[in-house]
Amino acid sequence: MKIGELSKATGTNVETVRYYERIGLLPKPNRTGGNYRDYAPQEVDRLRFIRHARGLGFDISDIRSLLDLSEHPERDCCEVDQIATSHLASVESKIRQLGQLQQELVRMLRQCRGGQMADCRILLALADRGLAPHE
Amino acid sequence: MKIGELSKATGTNVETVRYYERIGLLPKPNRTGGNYRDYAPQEVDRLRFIRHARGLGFDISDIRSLLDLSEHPERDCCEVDQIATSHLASVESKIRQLGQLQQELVRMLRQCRGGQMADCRILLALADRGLAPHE
DNA sequence: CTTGACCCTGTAGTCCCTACAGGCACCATA
DNA sequence: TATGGTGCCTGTAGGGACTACAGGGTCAAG
Repeated sequence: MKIGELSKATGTNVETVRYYERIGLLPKPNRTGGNYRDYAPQEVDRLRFIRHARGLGFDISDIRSLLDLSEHPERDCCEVDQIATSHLASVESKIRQLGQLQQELVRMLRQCRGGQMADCRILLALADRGLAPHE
Repeated sequence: MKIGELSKATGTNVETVRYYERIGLLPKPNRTGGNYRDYAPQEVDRLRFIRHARGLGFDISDIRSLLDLSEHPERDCCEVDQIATSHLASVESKIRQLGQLQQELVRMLRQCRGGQMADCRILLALADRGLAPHE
C-alpha cells in the first residue's frame, strides 16, 4: 500500500504521514524497488488511532504513550485511564475558560450601541482593566 | 520607563514585549544613552489592551485592526463590533466542539473497568472508528 | 573595582503540521 | 518509443505566538 492510499484510507494528508514517520509516531515502512513507501495493512489502524486521538485533542506525546501502552497487552490499563482522565480535565478546564470569555465578549457586545470609535464600549472594555479576563 | 518596569506593570514577559515591537504591535520606543528602551506611560495602556485582548483569544491580526481603528476616533465603530462578533462566534463554536470531545472522553472513561491493556475500552474506543469524533 | 541585576541583539526552539522546490518512478496513451 | 501526467521522493522553510538561550553591554550599590 502506497502512501497515497494510506492517506486516503485514513483521511490524513500525505505530508502529515511522512511527518509522523519522521517523529517516530509511525514506523518506517518497507520500500518498493522505486523507493516508494510500502505500508502493511495494520498501519491503517495505527494511523486511524493516531488521527482519532488527535481529533480528540490528545497531544503527540500522549499518543506516543498510548501506543506504547497498547503494545504491552499484559500490563494494567490504569495508565491509559490516567492519560485520558487528565486530558478530560484539561478539556473541561478549557471549556470553563472559554465560557468565561464568551460571557465577557457577550457583555462587551451588549454595550455597543453603534456610533463613533471615540465612544466605543468594546474598545473601552478591552482597554479598561489589566490582564484579568476574570472578576 | 524601562522594559522591565513596563513588563511588570502589564504582566507581560520582557521577551514578549520585544517580540511585539519586532512585529510592529508596539511602536519603537526612544532609547536612553545606554541604548535601553525608554517607554512613555501610554505604552502601558496600549500593552494592557493588547494583553487583555490576547487573553480573550483575539489573534494578533485582530488586535492590529482594533488598535488601528482606535486611532481613528471619528470613524464608525461597527468594524470593531464585527471583529468582536466574529470572535464570539468562533469562541462559541470552539465551546461546542470541546463539549462534544468532553462527552466522548467521558463515555470512554465510563467504560473502563480497570484490567489489562488487552481489553482496554479506552484504547478500543480510540481505535474503533475512523476520524470522526462525532456520532 | 567588583558584583549582580538588568538590558541589548540575534538566533533557534516549541507544537503540529503545511507547503514548497527540485527531482525520480510509474503508467497510459499516441 | 516518446510523452505526459500523476504520484512519489528528500530536504527545507513557514506559520502563530511566543519562549529561551548565547554572548555581550550598562548601571547602581557596596
